[in-house]
Amino acid sequence: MGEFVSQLKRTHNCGELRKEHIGQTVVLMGWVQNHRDHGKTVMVDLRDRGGLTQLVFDYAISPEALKTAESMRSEFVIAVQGEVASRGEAINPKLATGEIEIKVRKAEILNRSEPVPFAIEDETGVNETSRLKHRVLDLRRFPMQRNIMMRHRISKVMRDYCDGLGFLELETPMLTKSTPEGARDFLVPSRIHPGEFYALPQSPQLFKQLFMVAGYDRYFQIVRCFRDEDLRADRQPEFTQFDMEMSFASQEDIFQVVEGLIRNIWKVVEGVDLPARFPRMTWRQAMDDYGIDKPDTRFGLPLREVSEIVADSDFKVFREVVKGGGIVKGLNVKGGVSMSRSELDELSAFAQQLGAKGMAWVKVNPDGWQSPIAKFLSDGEKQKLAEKLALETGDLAIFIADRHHLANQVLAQIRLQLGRQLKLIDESRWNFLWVVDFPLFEWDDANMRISPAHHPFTSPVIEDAGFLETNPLQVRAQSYDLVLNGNELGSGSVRIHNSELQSKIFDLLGIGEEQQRVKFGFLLDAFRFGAPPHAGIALGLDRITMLLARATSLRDVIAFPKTARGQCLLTSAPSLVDDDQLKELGLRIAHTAKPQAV
RNA sequence: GGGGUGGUAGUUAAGUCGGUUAUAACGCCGGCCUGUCACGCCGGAGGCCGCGGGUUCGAGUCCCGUCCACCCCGCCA
Repeated sequence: MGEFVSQLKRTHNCGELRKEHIGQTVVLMGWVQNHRDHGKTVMVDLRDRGGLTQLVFDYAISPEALKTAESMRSEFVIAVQGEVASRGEAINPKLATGEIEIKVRKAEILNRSEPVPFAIEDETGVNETSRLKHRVLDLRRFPMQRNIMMRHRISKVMRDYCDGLGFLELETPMLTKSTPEGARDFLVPSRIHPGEFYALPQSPQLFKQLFMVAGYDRYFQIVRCFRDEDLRADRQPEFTQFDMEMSFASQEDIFQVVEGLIRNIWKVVEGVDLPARFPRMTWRQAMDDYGIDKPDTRFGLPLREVSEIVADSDFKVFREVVKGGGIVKGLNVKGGVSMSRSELDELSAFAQQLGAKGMAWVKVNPDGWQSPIAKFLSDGEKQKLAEKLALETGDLAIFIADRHHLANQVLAQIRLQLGRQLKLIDESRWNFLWVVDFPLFEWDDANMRISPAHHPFTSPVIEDAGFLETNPLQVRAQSYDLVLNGNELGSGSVRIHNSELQSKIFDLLGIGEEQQRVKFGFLLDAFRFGAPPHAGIALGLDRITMLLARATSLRDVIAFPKTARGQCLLTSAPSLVDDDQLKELGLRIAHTAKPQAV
């Protein structure tokens, strides 16, 4: 073994040979995708990340090479030298290299492979458990290679674009300080300081602000972030952000930079030209019309509040909800009368699953309203409802009555469900949207106090600052989200750069002076020595890649992801550690879910 | 923490009303084949039916528990 690697260099990859190469002698190396043994001829499809090329081993060309080929099996690593030849009539239109093949003169098996647990094919029906356990094999599949390589191209555009605008790629610590608020931290015990812990960063937020104070006025970083919360298809415990911050910058400056960045990415990856300026929508309007702060604007079905119209109606549910401070909201499904009773029951069950107590519906038939609640509504009420929702014959109206937050949340999900079900979504569209003017605070039911809607370093809108003490929930923030087709891609804000204002916000959040010093003293200190105004944003690289790759799970764009329960099936992390390691760290395990290892 | 779906050869699935030896396809192994590209033909091996308990004369099938995977809610400044 070794003639090829030591003497013959690979001349091409398996995806690039074409008719114009016919006659050339080439060297290819890669994996055996498939071999078809015909006795005195063997065909092998050779694969590398460039594609597939058919190799022909023929008794008439080289009996030795043919003999080697006979022992080849799937996923053997081989090297061949041979001549590029026309396939004549026998072209394979499914392959980019389908017009040519390699007549092999020399062949060598560089390494053998045991039979693989699943075939390396584009369309795999294989269980995800198996894919994650044998991740190397899964990553060999072309769809995964496309995703991972796309991820590289996106990072590359980010770096090139930012470099071109004078941004510096600067690193921030991974071992840092646990801070209150926000997500649960992943903690790292300190050996030198037994009983004390570092935290892995939830984001480099404070460090990038410190860079601004230090005068590095344009910063970016493609950086890993960690949050110890439960997972979803679009949420991993460690994920990658494109993180960015600018000094002397307004919200508009951030928008301009990000719009340019996104346009470049989409141009390079998708080949599409996005509009020069992305649409904006206030948070208030998003909540009113879509019931959610990340609206999918690719289709209509706007939500309409009808609380006032039904406040005194004979339908007790509506009346009581409005009286109790809740709202009644609805949407008009154009032409929806064709929806069957069982479909409506299903939708209603869906609503209840999300926490609604029920779902009311009205079908507008030519001969009048068909609805379980029609008999409770006066002609005047019907008239006003029809106007508010623009109901016409053939339409279906759906109503939810509940507390403000829940009604919005449920209707937002119903709207999305209907959008999918009725195929109202144009999948070819890329609808970017800036959602602006978020509230600075939101009410935290669990702790019965206000909490930051974005994070506690967000600057209030200047003209609202007077309400900070009197009516904090009414104060708008200089924060913004970038939304794409109903997915939150990123979130940012103009930051506070004044230690008094920062301290005041901490006060309002119930973080006492002592805690401020202990947890954020370094930030408040820094702000005392000439902090420039600054603003920034962080975009989810994983999510951007997922959407561009048309993947439905982050796991398909992360090479080595975690399962829904936070495990890595490849390495079996997390795992128990030796008692000695614990002892060194001054730790003792109080209880485990798994039986203690010996 | 809660709800839902699933777990049967290496892989993907079937398995009826609880019934005697658990099927199929692909893959794997052996043989044959000079033009295939999901090659073909002949033959063969391969099972802790996720795990534990229960009901029963008898459990892949019914019941209870548990583990794992996926999706959703809560959670994710």
